[in-house]
Amino acid sequence: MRKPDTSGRINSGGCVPLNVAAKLRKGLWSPEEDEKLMNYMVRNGQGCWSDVARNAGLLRCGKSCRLRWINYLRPDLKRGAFSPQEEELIIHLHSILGNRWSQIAARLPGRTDNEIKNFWNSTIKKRLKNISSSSSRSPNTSDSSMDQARDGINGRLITNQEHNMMGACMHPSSSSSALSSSTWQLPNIALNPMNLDPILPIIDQQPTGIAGSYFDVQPCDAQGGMFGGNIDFEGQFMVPSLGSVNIEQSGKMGNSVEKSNANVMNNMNNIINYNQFNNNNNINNKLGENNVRIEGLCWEGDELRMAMGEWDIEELMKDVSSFPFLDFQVL
DNA sequence: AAGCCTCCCAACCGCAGATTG
DNA sequence: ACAATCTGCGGTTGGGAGGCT
Repeated sequence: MRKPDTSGRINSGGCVPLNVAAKLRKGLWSPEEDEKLMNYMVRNGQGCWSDVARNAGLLRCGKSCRLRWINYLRPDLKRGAFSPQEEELIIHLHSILGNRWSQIAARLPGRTDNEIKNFWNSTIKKRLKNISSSSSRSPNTSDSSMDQARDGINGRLITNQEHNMMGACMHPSSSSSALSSSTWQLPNIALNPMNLDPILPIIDQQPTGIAGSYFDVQPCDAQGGMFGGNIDFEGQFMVPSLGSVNIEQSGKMGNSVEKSNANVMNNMNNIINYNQFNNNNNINNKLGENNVRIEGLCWEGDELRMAMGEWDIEELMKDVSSFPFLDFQVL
């Protein structure tokens, strides 16, 4: 590990002016620094990181504070080893997203991009390399063999059609550790012409009043996380097979949302997730107990995007046969 | 016990895009 | 329009820990 650096060496990271940088500390954080940052964040919340560094009485640049908070001090971080389910999910998401660690991390609650990147580089990469070197002696098999594992299709990002055929996130059975490795195999992409259609709801109107940052509910924003977060929005949604859907309001902040998020995690099924709201787990839900929430990934050009929406479950079930999702089923 | 080696991971670095003045 | 600053990302580094000889 790095020793705390009190040498006064100028920070070449460019995060603060040089005359200030000369006084800044680098290297490992002391418990006292952690406490200062933690106290400040609890009291004031996240703001401008340069201000955080200054106002919390830390001789660190804002960038360093941000990193320490995100990777270590944040209260929602999960600690400890990765579970087999998480490991499989990482491998799967990496096959779709490549080294987009932040996007992968957004789909693993409580894990950071740095943590996942380290895990990948130290453990999974090695393991996949061993597997590929023991199973294939092809002259073309080098480190790029792992990139082929990455998406199964010669190192490029998969198309939307291919992606439609893949599970986008943690399988619903994963919470009961029933995830089999076959869950994530790339299916034969020629199978289902239905999936050539554009899929997933397109948010037609800018939602209002976004609370929290986990889901960025701008039109199908790729930065959105699959799990967790607080959402508070309303607006009109366009769904190819259902037409426009008016969303009155959904996702209040607080415990109710945390509970419903847990349901989202458990109910994921292939490309979509859904969460059936009810008055027990979401006391602020104005839509009533017969509504489902659907979230998923779609491709727009080369970009992986996220979409989300809510529908009346009866309406949805009436139309489920034509609903443009693969393997849609209500659990 | 001592030296060497490898692994792991916290933290840094540089860059690019976004934001601000 | 431009420069300065902020923010976030992915790649890389360095050193503690633990295993091996």
